[in-house]
Amino acid sequence: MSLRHAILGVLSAAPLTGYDLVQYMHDSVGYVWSAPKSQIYPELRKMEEHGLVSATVAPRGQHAQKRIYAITDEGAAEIERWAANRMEYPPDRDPLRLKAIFFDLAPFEAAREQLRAHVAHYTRRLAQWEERAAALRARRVHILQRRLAQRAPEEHEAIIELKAFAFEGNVARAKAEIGWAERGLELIDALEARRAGASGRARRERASR
Amino acid sequence: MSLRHAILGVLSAAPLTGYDLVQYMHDSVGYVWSAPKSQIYPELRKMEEHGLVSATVAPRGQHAQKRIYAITDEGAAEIERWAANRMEYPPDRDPLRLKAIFFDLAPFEAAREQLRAHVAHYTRRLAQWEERAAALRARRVHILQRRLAQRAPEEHEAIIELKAFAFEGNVARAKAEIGWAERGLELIDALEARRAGASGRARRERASR
DNA sequence: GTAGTCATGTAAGAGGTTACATGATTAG
DNA sequence: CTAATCATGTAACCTCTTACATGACTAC
Repeated sequence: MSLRHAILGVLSAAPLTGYDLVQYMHDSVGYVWSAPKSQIYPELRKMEEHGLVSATVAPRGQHAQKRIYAITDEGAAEIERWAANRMEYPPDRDPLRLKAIFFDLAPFEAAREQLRAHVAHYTRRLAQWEERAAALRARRVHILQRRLAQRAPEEHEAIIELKAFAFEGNVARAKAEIGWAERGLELIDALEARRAGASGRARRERASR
Repeated sequence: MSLRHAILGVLSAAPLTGYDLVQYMHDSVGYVWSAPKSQIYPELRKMEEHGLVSATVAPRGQHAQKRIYAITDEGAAEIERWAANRMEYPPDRDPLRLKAIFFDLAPFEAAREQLRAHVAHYTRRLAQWEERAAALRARRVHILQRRLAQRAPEEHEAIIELKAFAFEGNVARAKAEIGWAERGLELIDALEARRAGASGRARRERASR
């Protein structure tokens, strides 16, 4: 139930509309737990039924309305319980690594393309994650400001550093992925060079028999 | 549809029973794409319907039977097509990193425990993944031997090195995760020390007003 | 007026988890 | 004869994806 806890975590900083949550689950928290709106709106309704959040209907212009969700005491207790308890690790499931296991079923050039895309993908992610950590440290993040406003000043540094630290985990992973893919590109070059030599030799050997 | 391709990939080396596949999806290929038997048996039936694999019923002892699944030409074409095409990256979703974002909602000691568990988890995985890469290079892996038997000797080195390389991606990731968690433990020690100092100062300041 | 943003959903289907269920075979 | 392994599933439930659907508000 990570989506539920992601939402509770964000709402623990400030009350928000479903629409706001959709943005957060796409941009900021979404960098580590993404979810589409088709999941978020129904989940908020379920959480309301369970008493984890409470909705206030607020006007929007003349004719429209919006629902602002706030975390309840029960919701706050739940997110704290979740944060304090050890979490099971999900089974490993990485489609790109699976593909890498079967690179021998495709031409070298296809493997190269996938690895180049891997470098490109994680280079983009790396920039996003680094920017996020920097924005947190610079207190440029609106939701962080709202959270800090609720907490004692002595806690502020710890809150910021812990959140930035989380994104640095993704930064470290991105760097590991880029390094791996680059080593893969070198490996493929080496294998291709050796194969060209080997098949040349094999041809000559067959010819000389 | 990664499960389907994981199965096709394994069957491209040799025909196997559902039971065998269950082991592979738990032990070896399962290190990068795990699946329970409740998913594998029905999936094999669906793949059979779609003509990607064909089953042969073989006797087992006096009264029992087993179904041996072999990849068809259509299945082989499909796995090759999949291997050659670029793959979309799934959305980011990492429950532990999500939790790390909300470490500020729990006591320092709870965060420490989770990070120690993180080190322990990836240390175990690291050993498994390294062992797997070593076993492939030593040709100690049965399914690899069966695959090599179908391929030209000039290709053997490339097949082995590419498969070991895939697991080395997980090795690199595990090392990054361990390093991250260890830096987190140091960070928490530092924050706790500073907070102890800060809250002492805050108390003294309040008292002196 | 119109494009972009704000705002909230539904529905069908695919993929994955957990628990339940059964029985033959083989090695000791 | 008994425990471990071989062998194959079903069912209920939860999560996530993809596509569809609607309409008010705001800045230009």
